[in-house]
Amino acid sequence: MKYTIIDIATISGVSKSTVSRVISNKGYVGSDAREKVLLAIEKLQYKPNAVARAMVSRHTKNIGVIIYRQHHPIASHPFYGKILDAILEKAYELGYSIFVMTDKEISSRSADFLLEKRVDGLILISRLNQELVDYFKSSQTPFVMVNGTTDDSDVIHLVNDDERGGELAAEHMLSLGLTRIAIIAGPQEHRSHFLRSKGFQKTYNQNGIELDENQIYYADTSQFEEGYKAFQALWERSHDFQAIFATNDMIALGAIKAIYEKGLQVPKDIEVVGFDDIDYAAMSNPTLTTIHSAKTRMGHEAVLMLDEWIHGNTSQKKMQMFSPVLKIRNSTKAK
Amino acid sequence: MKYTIIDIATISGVSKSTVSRVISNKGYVGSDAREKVLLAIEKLQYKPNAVARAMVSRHTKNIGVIIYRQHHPIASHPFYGKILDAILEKAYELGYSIFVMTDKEISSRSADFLLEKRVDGLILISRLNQELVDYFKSSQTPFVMVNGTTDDSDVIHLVNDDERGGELAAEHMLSLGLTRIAIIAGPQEHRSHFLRSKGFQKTYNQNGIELDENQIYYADTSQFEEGYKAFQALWERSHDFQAIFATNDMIALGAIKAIYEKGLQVPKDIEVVGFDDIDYAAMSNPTLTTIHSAKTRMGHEAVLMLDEWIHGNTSQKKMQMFSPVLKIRNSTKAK
DNA sequence: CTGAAAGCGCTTACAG
DNA sequence: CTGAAAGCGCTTACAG
Repeated sequence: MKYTIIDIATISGVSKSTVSRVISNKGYVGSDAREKVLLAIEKLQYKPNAVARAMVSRHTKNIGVIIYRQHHPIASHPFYGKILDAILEKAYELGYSIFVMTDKEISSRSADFLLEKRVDGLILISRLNQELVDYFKSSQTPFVMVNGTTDDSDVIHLVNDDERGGELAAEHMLSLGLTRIAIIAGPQEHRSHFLRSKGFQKTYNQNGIELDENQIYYADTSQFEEGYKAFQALWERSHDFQAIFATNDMIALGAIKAIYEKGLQVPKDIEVVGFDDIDYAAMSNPTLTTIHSAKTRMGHEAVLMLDEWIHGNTSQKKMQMFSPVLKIRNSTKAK
Repeated sequence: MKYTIIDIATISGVSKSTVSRVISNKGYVGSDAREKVLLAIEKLQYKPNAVARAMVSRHTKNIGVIIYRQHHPIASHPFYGKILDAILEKAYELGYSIFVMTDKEISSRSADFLLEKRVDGLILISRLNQELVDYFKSSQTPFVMVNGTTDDSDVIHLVNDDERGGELAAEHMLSLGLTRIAIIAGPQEHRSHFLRSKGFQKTYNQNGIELDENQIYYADTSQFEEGYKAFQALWERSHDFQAIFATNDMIALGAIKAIYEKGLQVPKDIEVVGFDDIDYAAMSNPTLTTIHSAKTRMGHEAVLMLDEWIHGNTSQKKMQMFSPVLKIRNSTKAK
């Protein structure tokens, strides 16, 4: 089944140049010549060799996606996996194939792999250090970052407006009359967690409510188990809070588990607000009030912007920010 | 930064043949020649062009993964995404890059894409029709199927021992004295759902308990919402059951949500057992008793077996079955 | 509209 | 141990 353009040329009685023109659909081809070629292709079940085509055309129609995360899950991660799904979808539409790799934020191994494969562009998800960013810049390969952390204004960067999201959460909780609250803040070196917590606190402060450090638990990771531990620690410190804001849903869900284990109920005894609106947030018991972050849109836009760059348009705006939306569910009381 | 082997040859004062030998690490190279070449590579930050290498060596070191699913989520799916994570991990170890695509079970579009890219092998996840299987067989490209449905004994096929899993679930429920039960069975055209339900019923029958059709709800999809609807339907039919077995966790979780909405509790009023042991099964409230399916091991093995085939070993056993394990959590009562 | 020639960046025998 | 030559399967100008 691995025929070449020459087999097709022989069978259809034309030159390989003509065969090439029909499969790549550029240049003039007479309609009878085209027909004979098409027939031969059909007959041999010929599939053009994309490797050879890439070799000479200098584009592979492949895009690399690297997710920089230390721990599993990665592709199946409820936040990053969602972005990946959207990337896959949009790439398919535009005719790109996607390489998926995961790596540590400081390693260039995946990057080298993909650069050697001569991908047309790269989508970098989550946090990577500036050294790596510079490495990509020097690689001459178009790339965009999604939900990363960089101040580099040369870099195309798609993020959620996390600070605004924190404000939304605070405004909602304030509207519910929740004045005594606690925060479970994920890793502060992550832009998202930092800004979410910042926006939240700022809004409370502006409403005349100061939060002291005792009410804030700084989590080491952004995972379920950490939220679970966080509530226990918070509860040891003080029983004096009516509600919790967690900087992501996984943490919030972990906290809810710990709350129930103490014999308390959500939202009756303690109300909880998360962040991200992962799928589970709508399935948990109770369902979780949260801030929706634009995972699907970020994924789609990332591919679109990268595609623009690949086609030579470098004048796009560098920072693309997506607006969060409050989703009220059952972990907060109805007014 | 896009230099070629010739640039390296020029700088280091050797022929390109020698450069080739050092980057591909085969053939003899004198140690001083090697050193000069390595120096030049370092200096120019040269990255060998994998496309050109693939062109002549006839292997790309790329593997394609196609997940055959109609609906989102796909990469982020709690079951298939987990398998994908394992594939990514093992592939990285062995030096393969992974193309990820999703497609409908009857479409060959992704297949063609990947075949044209001349992947060294293919991993096909979930269900695809026999016509497509035949298509892959005729493609001459090594491939393995994971958690699919095929009776084709030529095809390397990795599956969970779902029937045994159904038995395990039944044995556990029987040991708890649960005799009046209901089943929520996912789409029966899926091998997994069919066998899980079959193994479960068989075990009950062997213990002298017949289940009538009224106690079984056949779900249209394997998703959360469907489990939710299923419980409502079951509850309309009869209130006479103490426990529910669902053929996957998502369905089980949906049912639990519906149970709570009726003002009932799990496991106090109704006990629930799921299947798969997705991450969320350990996070839900209550945590879910379930049957663990070997997602990670299947993913790892799939790559390993494919790698064997790629290297010419075609004598592997075709059917690889993984043993399920009962995970007791809080959606069933302790004895 | 179509064909012959050159070349993409490598590897692979083949000499030496 | 090393170099020159041929070739992988295409596309891209260039003639005609």
